[in-house]
Amino acid sequence: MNIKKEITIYDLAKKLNYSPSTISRALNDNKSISKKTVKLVKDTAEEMGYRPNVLAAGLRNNKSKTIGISISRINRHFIASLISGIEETARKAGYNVIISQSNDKYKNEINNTKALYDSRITGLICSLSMETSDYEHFKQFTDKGIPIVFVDRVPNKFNSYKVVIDNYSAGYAATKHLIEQGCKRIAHFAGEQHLNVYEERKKGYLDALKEFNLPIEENLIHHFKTLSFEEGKKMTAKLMAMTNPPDGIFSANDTAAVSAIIYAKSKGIKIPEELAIIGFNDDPISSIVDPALSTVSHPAAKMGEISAKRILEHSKNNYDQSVSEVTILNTEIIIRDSSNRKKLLP
Amino acid sequence: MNIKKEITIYDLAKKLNYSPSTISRALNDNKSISKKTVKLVKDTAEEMGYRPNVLAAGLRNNKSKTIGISISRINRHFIASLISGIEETARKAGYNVIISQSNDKYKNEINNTKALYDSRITGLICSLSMETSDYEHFKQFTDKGIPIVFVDRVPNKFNSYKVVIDNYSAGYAATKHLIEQGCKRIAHFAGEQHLNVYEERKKGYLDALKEFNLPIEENLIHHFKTLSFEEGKKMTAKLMAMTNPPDGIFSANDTAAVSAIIYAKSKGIKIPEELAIIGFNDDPISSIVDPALSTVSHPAAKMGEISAKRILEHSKNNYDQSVSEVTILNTEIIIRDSSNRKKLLP
DNA sequence: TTGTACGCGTTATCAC
DNA sequence: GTGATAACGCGTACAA
Repeated sequence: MNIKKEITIYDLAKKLNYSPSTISRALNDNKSISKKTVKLVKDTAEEMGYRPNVLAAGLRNNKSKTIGISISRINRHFIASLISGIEETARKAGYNVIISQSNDKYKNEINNTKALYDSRITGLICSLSMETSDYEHFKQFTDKGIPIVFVDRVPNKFNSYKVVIDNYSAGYAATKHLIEQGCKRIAHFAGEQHLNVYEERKKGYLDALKEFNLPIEENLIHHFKTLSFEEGKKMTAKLMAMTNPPDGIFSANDTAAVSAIIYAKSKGIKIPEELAIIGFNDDPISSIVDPALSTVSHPAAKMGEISAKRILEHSKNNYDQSVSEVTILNTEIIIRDSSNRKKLLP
Repeated sequence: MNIKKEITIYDLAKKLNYSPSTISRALNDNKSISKKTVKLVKDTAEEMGYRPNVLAAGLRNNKSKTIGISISRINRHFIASLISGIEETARKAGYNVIISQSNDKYKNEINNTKALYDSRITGLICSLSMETSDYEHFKQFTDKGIPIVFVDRVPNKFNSYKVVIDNYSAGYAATKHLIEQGCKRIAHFAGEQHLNVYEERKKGYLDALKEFNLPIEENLIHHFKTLSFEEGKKMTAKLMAMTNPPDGIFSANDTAAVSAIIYAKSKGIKIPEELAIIGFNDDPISSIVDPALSTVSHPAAKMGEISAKRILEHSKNNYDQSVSEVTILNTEIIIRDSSNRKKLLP
């Protein structure tokens, strides 16, 4: 195994008869170095195949140019897009991105944040695990002045940056849409209520019903563990077997909504005439399923971009994070055939 | 901003009246330290809130416990699952994972691999960008004895680990399946031919036709730039407008295959009776589209797991990477309604 | 089993 | 505009 030696700033210094400090400064575009020297140093570095050792720089600065991510699982469309947005923004700024998956387990989230902390990340971007309801493990970052951006699934009480959508309004709008289509008995597939996103979507749903003087029926509201396809299918079967089944479903995610479409179709229930359905997220499956699923679209990549920028700005300006700065993004109701009764009229 | 000071092994040493080296050894489970001391040190570390500085350790060892990933885009189902598998395996072993997206641009891949190199990664896992046909930028790793695992989209000539599926056999099997359903004129949606995966899928297709004495018709074989939904739709329209249109399509990915289904449906073409379709990847949309898409399934997460293990083993055993070690995983043909003509028989 | 001493590559501080 | 020096936190060869 013939391993070549690394070129360091000392090698450059020797070669150019400069001191290592000058080389370092030149490579970092320090103003006190003449432009000529900077160019000379950079050219020589390129030529000699010099590669900076970010570990050494990180040790010296007690900070690596790295953004840490803690999310539930990568292979969900929303999350993948979010990460994509973070990565693109970070890389443009010369930052690396470390990812960690909690698989929605509180315990994993704790271990992962520890590992990220140990890597001396510049900042943390986190979307909470399903199980998380305690936030002690994030203190280690704020104690050291390391910024945290919570995205999408955020804690209620914790000083940090937050990047979210207006889940309440989206839930309200989705429900209102179904009402406008003539639905009188709208079921809701809700998620874990200690998570802001599901809690607020439900609130929006409830308030829309009230607003339009529709009764709130507890047996039409169901709290799901994971909002999975299987859960959705089972629940749809249960609902449609009622003596007085619902004529609309607002699901807190697309996976469960699609399962409802597929179950209903298999039973010959007409969508949207007998059952209008709207989901949440605008996953790729939503536009593929037949009839296509109405849904609420998230600007996922944009959220990632904003989150990364928060970290970069914070780091650049040495901000103090004593306040919560919340960014709220707009959502969009996308109306497709699963809820579009008006399209059917002459 | 009240920033607490970090605890180091020196603080532990002072507290316990040991030397820093003993602390270091104890924390790393060095055999020459008594179990009692190890326990004492670890307990005290825990108690005092000691956190290792991986940057310092990395600098010392000229290696950070990090696996670098270079892929096209995260928000594709196959890639997300792959990364998920890598991350899980790496984290269990105490390794971090840095991701980088090329967006299928050669230039980005070069920049990203540089950044990963600078982070002193333990190993690189890479799935080539669409544009990549030169592999110079990977030499920097092999020159330094850093292992590379190419996954899925791999170079033909480059000494490294490789983790792939048998694209040839899968292409052959998919085509054979269509033939067995009675297809006589099978079109192929092919990808960039300098990428092994698309080249081999096409070869399998061609050989299956030959094997069953079907003519190879160049006007039924089309090379796509990205195999996108739009490309697929356009091409399907073109094919179905022929005076003698195909009665089957083997698409090198699911996205294009699904677009074919949707286009055909919109034109009243019966699937699978008039047009049988099979895709590749088993994306989530495949089982949702109606009729459900037959496809070839990849063990994506498994591929990620194996890739990560290759890096970890290599690093553990100080292997010399002078040979190419190729792992070939099995695929599975999943037959759904888009190609299942036999199901329609009485 | 433990301690001493040094170096990994970089950058901040002070000096000129 | 440039140089000398120390320090970041850790691991290890060598010594005891």
